[in-house]
Formats: sequence, structure tokens, C-alpha cells
Amino acid sequence: MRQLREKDTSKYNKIIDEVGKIILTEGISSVSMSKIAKATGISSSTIYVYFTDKDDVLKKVYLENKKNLADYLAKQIDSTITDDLQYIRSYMEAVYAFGQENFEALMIIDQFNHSPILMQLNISVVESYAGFEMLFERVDRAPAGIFKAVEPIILLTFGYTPIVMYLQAIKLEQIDPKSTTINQIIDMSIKAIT
Amino acid sequence: MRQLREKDTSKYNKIIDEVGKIILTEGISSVSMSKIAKATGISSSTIYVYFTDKDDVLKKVYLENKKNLADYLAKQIDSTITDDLQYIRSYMEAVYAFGQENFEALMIIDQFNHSPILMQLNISVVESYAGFEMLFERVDRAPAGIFKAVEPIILLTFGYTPIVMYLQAIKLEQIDPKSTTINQIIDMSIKAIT
Amino acid sequence: MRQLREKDTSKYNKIIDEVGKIILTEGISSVSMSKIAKATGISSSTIYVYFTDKDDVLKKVYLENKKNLADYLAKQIDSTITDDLQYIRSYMEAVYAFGQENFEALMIIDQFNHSPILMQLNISVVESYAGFEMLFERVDRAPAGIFKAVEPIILLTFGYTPIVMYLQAIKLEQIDPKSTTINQIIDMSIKAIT
Amino acid sequence: MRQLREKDTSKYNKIIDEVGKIILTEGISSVSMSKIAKATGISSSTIYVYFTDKDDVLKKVYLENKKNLADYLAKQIDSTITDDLQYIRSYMEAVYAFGQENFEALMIIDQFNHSPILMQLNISVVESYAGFEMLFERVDRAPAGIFKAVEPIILLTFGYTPIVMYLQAIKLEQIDPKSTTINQIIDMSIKAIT
DNA sequence: AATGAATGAGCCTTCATTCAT
DNA sequence: GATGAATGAAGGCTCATTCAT
Repeated sequence: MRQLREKDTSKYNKIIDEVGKIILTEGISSVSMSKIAKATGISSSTIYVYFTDKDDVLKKVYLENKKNLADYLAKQIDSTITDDLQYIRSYMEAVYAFGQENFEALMIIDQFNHSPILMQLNISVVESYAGFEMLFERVDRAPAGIFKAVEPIILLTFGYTPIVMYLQAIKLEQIDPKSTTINQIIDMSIKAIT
Repeated sequence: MRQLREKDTSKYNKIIDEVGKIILTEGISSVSMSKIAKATGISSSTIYVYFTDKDDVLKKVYLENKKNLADYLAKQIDSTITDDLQYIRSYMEAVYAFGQENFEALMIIDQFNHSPILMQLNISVVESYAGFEMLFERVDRAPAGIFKAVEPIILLTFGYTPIVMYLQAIKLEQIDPKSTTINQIIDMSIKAIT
Repeated sequence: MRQLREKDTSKYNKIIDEVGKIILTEGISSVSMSKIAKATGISSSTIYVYFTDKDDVLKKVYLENKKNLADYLAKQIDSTITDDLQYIRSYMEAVYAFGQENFEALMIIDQFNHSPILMQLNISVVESYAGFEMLFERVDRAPAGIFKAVEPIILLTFGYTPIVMYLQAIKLEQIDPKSTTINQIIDMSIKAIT
Repeated sequence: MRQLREKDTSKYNKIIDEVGKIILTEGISSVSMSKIAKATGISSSTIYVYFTDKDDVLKKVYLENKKNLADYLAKQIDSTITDDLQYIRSYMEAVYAFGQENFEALMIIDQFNHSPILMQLNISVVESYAGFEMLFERVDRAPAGIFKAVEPIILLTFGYTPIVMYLQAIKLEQIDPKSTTINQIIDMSIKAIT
């Protein structure tokens, strides 16, 4: 329903976008229907035309941003790569590339992932892993001996989280991307997993 | 002022503890003065005898839990270890041990670390790094060639976050600690860093 | 927007009126949003549909009552009178007449004028002198020799305040309007000024 | 118990003074026990040692300031003056002199006089007229023909209020005391009354 | 005499949501 | 489809006052 970087005209997209901005500047818990109304210029009662309630708004914001990430990864990653290691490397590079273009989306996803609100939002496991299915499958099918652990969560721990933390650290200027490059980070991650 | 696992008698400690429980079950943003009052049996106005305002309550909850972690690490880790690698390994083991005994404290800290609330609580950098200073110094002073990166944030990314995520995964039964042991995780982390 | 003595139907007017009553019986400082809610039968949150906050309520109450006075004076006083003394006399008579019909409004205005609350309500000088501009101009333009002092505040001291105090004294039965008539008061005032 | 301009040492006087300051800067309604505690450095529970409750504090503040005025007038005015007009004139001068030295006291009294709080404080008529008894008696006993009206309230209207308003206008720089002198004001008042 | 601790009641304001239009 | 109006519930916080020490 919503394309990345497309100019949104519909009220639905306007709401999704503005809530994202509020989350980034004030946090998920600061989101209120009246704030959304003010930020979008849409009456707060009108929001209920597009969403059933506040939780639905938050849930959709989370899922739309995850979908953006998943779509990006699907488009970016060459699934014909046969070398498993190379595949994983290109996965991490894709996450990094996405984060450079859509840092906000990554931060929004991150905030949800670490918030207990996520649990109240009734999000299925399938939805929460959207965009990573292929990675998990690939690692799962790989011949024994290559990967140390194949549990999805471990893969995320060493293959996804470091990329996100690296992007954050650069943004906060805790790290200089020239002295500590993304390739170094990816190398470290690869070494950990294999 | 507050000892780990000691039975709290004072109202101050009672409040700190109950707020921690609320955070774990409902999230930081769900903490309200009236909820604290109900959970502790203390009148909400009395809370203001011990804390200046709600932010002060949250800040103290964060710092007390961090202090518990810092104290535990300081006590647990043998600072006479000369082997840098061995030192880091014992650091990670200590974090894991703490998490086994005080899983809640670790989760509370984690929730704060990923919440934008943290920024508005006016917590100094020194306070936020409490418990990790020695680790950072050690790595910083280590002879060149041993560690790939010495930035604190990288150390946390590969040396602290995986332990926390591992503990979480076990709790959520996403991982079986018998098939994927803590030692495996630590090995992976060590390989990444060195 | 609001007409004198008209039967109010809108919630806005209902609030303005009831707050006026509360002020008269309990004082400005006793006005609370919940008291307004109870007195009007309007939910306290609904008050915020019509007013931005409590200060806005008080400010509007003051200005509406001043407007009533100003409108009354403008309508009552014959501005074609050429004799300056006669003009002032008719001014005082008009204030007295207003006070007889709208004693409450005069008392509300008086309470605001003597309250430090007035200062924090951000009321412009123009607004605070509403209804008296013509009087001030008239005296200012009068040929020298007629009036002793032309400062607005002096005019109010001897031309407005005595009327208000007289009306109050009658209400409190400190004075018998038959033995001490309004004309006597006006005569005294006129003698003072000229 | 309390002398004018004497340096207060006792807690009672300290409280009376600080409450006066709060009233002048924030208004009577802003006075709170905790504010008094903070301003005086005295615990709020200790205030109850010297006063029965908050109303008692306010009442005493009012009466102490009125007493100061009454004492000053009694001391300043030469009761041996036989000329009634001259006596009244010296009365007004005394009020003016008091206002110059104790402007704050006059303003505190004025704020109470125009506040409905005064009615709740159970202040007897005798107390409220303290300091003016002699004036009233004098005018009452004066031979017919000299004064137009002898009601106390009229005397205050033309003989006391103008002085207070004049002092206020000077303070607010609405009037230049050199171009409009106190003698002019007194002359105007005298002309009104006689 | 003096006060730290405690609290129920109340303060102003914002909340998510509903509903008639 | 869109919204202005309305509200009960809850938010954080301050209040005057009491009481044990």
C-alpha cells in the first residue's frame, strides 16, 4: 500500500509518517492521538477512519517500517549467490545501506523491538521476522561445519544488531566511520558466526 | 544505600523495587505515580517525600539497577588477571552470572538504554558507563594487535549485548541453553573482537 | 458575541456567567475547573473546548464584563453634549445606572482590578481601559482651567471609584441611598475634579 | 507584640513578614504553607505552633499590618488640633507619610480589603476600622454645615482611597509626583467632602 | 519547641474514544 | 469521508493538615 520514498498524499500515509517522526523525537510513549492530529492537520476523530484505535496506529507504523526494510533487503540482495558466506555478507551490507538511506525507519523499528509495547500489539512471529526469513532459511540449509549456531536470534545478535549499533554510533559521533569502517564490523560479525 | 537481594524495609527501596516490576511487566511508559502508589501501598503524595518528581523516580530506578550491576561486576571480576583475553572472558562470564541471578535488573537497564526517556533524565555519561570503566581502560591499554577496535561502543556491541540477548532468548525459550551454551556465545564474541 | 442580560444558551456563555457567580461568592482565587464543571453541569474537560486553560477562562470573564460596561456606557452617554462638566456628570450617572442593573458585573471587574492575578493574565492596557477612552480624551481636550488634573488615574480615583464604593456601601447597607443620594456623591466628585 | 521597623527575631514575626512579601509579589491566593516554610526556613509543621491554621496566618498578617498603620496614625496625628479641616488634612498627610515609608503594608491592606477572603477570616468591624476611629468620631462631632456627609465609608472614599491610589500611581509611574503633588490630591479631597 | 513523614483531597490538564452531523 | 463537540478516566503534582518523635 505504501511505497518507500514515494510522496504520500493519502491521509493514511501522512499519519504513518508523522507518527514515525514523533516516535523519533519524543519516543513511542509520547505518541498521542491529539499530537498526531496536530502534526498531520487531520482531526483526531478522522484518524479512527483509518485505524481502529491507537494501538492499531502504532502497530501499523511498526509493520510499515518493517515492510520497507524487508522490501529493500529483498530487492537489494542477489538471491542467486551460492556462496553462503558471501550471501550473509551481502545481507549485512544491505542492512547498512538501508540504514544509510532510511536511518529513521531503522531507529523506529529498533525502538519498537526494545519496548514492551510490542507485546501488547499482537504482532505475530511471522510479521516480526519479516525480511529475515530468507536469511534464516539459508543458514539453516547450509552444510554443517560452516556456522556455529543457526538459531535466528543468534544470527540477529551478531549479524543485525551490530550493524544497527554501528549506524547509531556514527550518528551520535561516538565513532568515526573512516577509522572504523562498516567492513571491519562485518568482518567481526562474520568471524563470530563462522 | 541499597544492597542487592536484601529485604527492603524503607519506603525508598520499596518504591524502587515495585517500579522495576512495573517496568518489566508493562514498560517504562506505563509507570504512573498512582500505579506506584497502588503497588507499594504508599500514598502517591508520599512518593514526593522521597523523590522530587516522576522523572526522579525513573532516574533512580535506572541508576540503582546499574549500580547493582556495577557492584556485582567489581566484586566478581578478578582485576589481577594479567591476560587481557582472559580478563574480557571473565567480564562476560560475570555479566552472564549477574543476569542469571538478576535477570530483572538487566532487563530494566536494557529497557532504559533503548528508551528516549533516558535522554530527558539528565544522566551523565559517567553514570551511564558505570561498571564498564575498567573494561574500557583495559582494552584501551592493551598492546596493539590484540583487539581489532577499542571504541567502547564496539566493545559493548560484541561483548555485552550478545550476553543480554542470549539471556533474553533463553527466558523466552527461543534457545536451549544446553544446545547453545554461554561459552559458545562468549567464544563467538571473543573471536569477533580479537 | 455576548449580549447583556440575554439568556445564554451556549456553553461558552454559561461558563462565563457561572464563573462570575463563583467569583462574587468565593473570590477569584477560589475558582477551580472542577467547581466550574459542577456549577455549569459541563464536564471539566469540555471547558477546554472553549478555553485554552484556566487563565483564559478568567481573562475572558474579566473582558466580557468590561465589555458589558463599556458597551453600556457607549450607548447610554450622549456624546453630543458640549458642556464638559455635564458630560462628566452624565458619565458618572451612567456608571451608577449600570451598577444598579449589573451590580455583579461591576463587582467582578472591581475584584479583578485589585487582584495581582490581573497582571499574569496578559491583558493589554487598551483592553483594561475599555469604556473610558472617551472620558479621558474629553478631559484631555478640555480648555485649561476647568479641570485640576487630567491624568486618567486621577479621573478614575474621583470619578469612578466613588460611584463603585457608593454602590457597594448601599448593598452592604452601610449607607441609606435616601439620606445620601447618588447626586450628592457626584457633586462631591465634580467639586474635587474641577 | 510587634513593633514597626523593628528587626524581627522571633519566628512569629518572620512568618508575618515573609507572608507579606509573598502577598505583594504573588497575591494572597498564592500563599501556601509550603511556600511560607520555604521562604522562612521554618518547617511547615512549626507554623502550626504559632498559628492555628492558614486562615489564622492570613488574618494575623492583615491585622498586624493594620495595626502598624493605626499605630503610626495615632502617633503622627496631633489630636489637639481644634480646626476640624486641619485635622482631616493632617490625617491624609499622615496616611501619605505612612505610605511612603511602608508602601508594602498599605498594599497588603489594600489587597485584603478588596478580597472576598476578608469575609472568611471572621474579622470584626471594630478590627477592620482600626486606626480610623478617631477620624470618624471627629467628623461625627463636627458642627453641622462643615461636612457634606459623615458616613465612615464616604470619608474613606474621598479621604483615604485617593491617597492610596495616588501612592500606587506614583509607584507604577502613571503619575509624576512633581507635576501632580500630594497637596493637590488632598485639596481635591477636602473640596469634595466639605 | 520543632519537625520529618505521611496522607486524602484537590488542583489543572491531557488522554483515547464516541457520536451526531 | 470528515469533524467539532463532548466526556470519564487518568495523568502528575501541590495542598493544608496531623502526628509521632
